[in-house]
Amino acid sequence: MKAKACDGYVAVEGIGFFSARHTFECGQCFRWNARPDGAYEGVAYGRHAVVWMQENKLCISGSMADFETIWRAYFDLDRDYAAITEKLPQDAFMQRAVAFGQGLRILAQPPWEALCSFIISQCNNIPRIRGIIGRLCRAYGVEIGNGQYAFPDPEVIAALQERDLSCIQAGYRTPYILNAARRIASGSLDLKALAALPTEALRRALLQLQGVGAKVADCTILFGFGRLDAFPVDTWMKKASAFYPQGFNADSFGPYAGIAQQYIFYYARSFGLKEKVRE
DNA sequence: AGCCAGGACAAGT
DNA sequence: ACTTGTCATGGC
Repeated sequence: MKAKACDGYVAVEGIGFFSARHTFECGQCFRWNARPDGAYEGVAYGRHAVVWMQENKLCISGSMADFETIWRAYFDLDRDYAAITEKLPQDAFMQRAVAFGQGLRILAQPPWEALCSFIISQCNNIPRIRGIIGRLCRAYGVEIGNGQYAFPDPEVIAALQERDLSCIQAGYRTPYILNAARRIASGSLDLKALAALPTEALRRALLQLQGVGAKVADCTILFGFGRLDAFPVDTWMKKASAFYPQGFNADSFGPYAGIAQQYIFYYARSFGLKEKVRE
């Protein structure tokens, strides 16, 4: 991995394959959008960025300081995804899924943003999830310029009432969001301390929250705490498991089951699995 | 128009 | 230990 400061952006090479499209559109995040010119634009950790590929290099707008403190970890650039995908089970379904989503990486999202986003995600579709989160950020996130908004801190949400959140149209999930924010703001749930726990203890702690079950907890663990062995199972994963005679679970995919899961989820959702996938 | 969506939860078998 | 109804809303 080699990063070079250019005029207003940082160019990165030597990270193996990287696909901005698959990374941003595989369903793990909800705040990045494709622009007409093919670049992606979004916000993370309170920073806005534009991301594009140029001569096989990953280009990220902003300073080298921002790259080092935020984007390098956010894009998981120090991990060898080519080596990891080679070690995943090589069954036919997995091979197709990896070929389809080649270059996707698991983003290191902030724990609170991941928790809140996946509370919203329950029994919901991705376009609408993006809409709700967008309205949440516009209404209560700090404006960081260019019409961009940071993800609101839990302390800000905690001070609100349910009616203050009616504008985001989150439906029955609103009290879950409020409750989680209040527990974090009050200190009764300490995300920094949770990050130091082993995965099982972390999972148990998250499951205490209202509106957080196994699926939301596992998404939070995977996308918000960087535990790449976490294995969220949603409706699409259940559909995909029908392609495995004995089904599958986290143990089927080893220490990077979360990455395997994301390939499978993305592939399954993209094709709907209504028809047999062609070679 | 109607089914479904990156579910959780309580209540009923 | 499984199945079912309910929750709020809109994408397709």
